[in-house]
Amino acid sequence: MDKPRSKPERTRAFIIGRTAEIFNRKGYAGTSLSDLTGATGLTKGSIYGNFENKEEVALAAFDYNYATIARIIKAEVDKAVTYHDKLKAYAEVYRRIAGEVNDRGGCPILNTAIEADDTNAALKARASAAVTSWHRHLSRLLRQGISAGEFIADTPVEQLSLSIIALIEGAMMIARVQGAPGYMDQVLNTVNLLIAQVKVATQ
Amino acid sequence: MDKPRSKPERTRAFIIGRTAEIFNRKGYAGTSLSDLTGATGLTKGSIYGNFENKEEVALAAFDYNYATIARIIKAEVDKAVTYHDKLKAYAEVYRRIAGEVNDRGGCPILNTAIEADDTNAALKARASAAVTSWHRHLSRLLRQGISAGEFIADTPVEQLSLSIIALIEGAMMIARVQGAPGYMDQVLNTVNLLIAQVKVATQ
DNA sequence: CCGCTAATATACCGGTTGGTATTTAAATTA
DNA sequence: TAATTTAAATACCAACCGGTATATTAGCGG
Repeated sequence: MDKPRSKPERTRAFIIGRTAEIFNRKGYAGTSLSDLTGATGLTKGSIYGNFENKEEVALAAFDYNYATIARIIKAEVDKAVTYHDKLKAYAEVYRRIAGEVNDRGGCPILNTAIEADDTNAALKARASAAVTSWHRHLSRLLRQGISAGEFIADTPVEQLSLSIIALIEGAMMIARVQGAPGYMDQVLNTVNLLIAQVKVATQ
Repeated sequence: MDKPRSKPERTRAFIIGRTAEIFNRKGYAGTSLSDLTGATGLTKGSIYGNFENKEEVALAAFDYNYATIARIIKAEVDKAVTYHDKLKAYAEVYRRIAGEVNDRGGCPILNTAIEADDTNAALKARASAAVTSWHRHLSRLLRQGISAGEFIADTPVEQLSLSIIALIEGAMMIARVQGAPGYMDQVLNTVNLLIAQVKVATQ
């Protein structure tokens, strides 16, 4: 849809597409300008003609990495009809994409939050905003589900949404550092369990 | 207990004590030799007289950071009598020390796992071993609790222990990047909830 | 197809990186 | 305390860091 743009916009997109995974793998401090020139085949001059500095490339790379995952999740959540299924879709989509995310260096939100929290305010703000958005999204889903009679009235909305995020991100770290993808599935089962527990009984 | 050792052992300990927090905050790639000389007041020559290279300092720093937390947890778990209380102590101790851990740059296991998983095999191995140890410890506690009749027989040992770790580490990330310590408490409540659910009913 | 503009490449900058001989100072032992 | 061992400081290294001014090339409108 948004493919053929102006020249500089296309090279910007090209640079981001080629370097986003590197930033996700090596982090901001661990990624050098020569990594960027190596991955793109472009020169430093060309990169600095399209970006103000290394930080701006890293910010654009995060946005790209985050948007990629967010798009997949949104598609899956939108497909589901009930609020209960939409909520469950969050866990199930991670079961499906965990492998690919892993191959690209892990979850960009987690990676960026951990590295940038003490070293780069702009990157930290991006990661923080991503968590906030995720948190709000889950909370809204729960509240709407309560109104619709799908979830019990005294569902601890904030606690549950935070716990789902923590479980997914924590599992990402564990599965990745252990090289055990199965650990991800086990933790996602707990997410499903927590959701099932606030579901209103039907028959 | 183990204070007055040989000279080189004392300087090694001094260097580690002064630089461990820096490595935890800035990461391996983000910490420079000049950070180390600055924090210790020593020169490069002196540091390289006690360590082979930067990586060896980082490994020692991780061991130090990890041991610090592990010691506190062990003390708290040992204090508890029943297996149920020992398991709960894991959550409660994080409620207590989350603030201090935060002030020192966050959980070293999480930080190291995230940064090193794609960049430094030796550091990754350290983080992986820490997770394995934690995982084994929780699993053993659960199995012993089942044998003792404290936990229900069909407790999903592996799933629950992995989920507890994921919840704690995930919460660490969320609370830190959001600057919201209260989020940690809410997620720890979910840990307690999960533990309560496998507890055998008493009256 | 020419001329202008905008994008890329070249070449260079000072500073810092991790690391190392070598010299000096401090402990330790006899 | 003298001799010897050991640790720390000095001075230095090439390589690389992020960044920039300038030259060159390519794209595009007239």
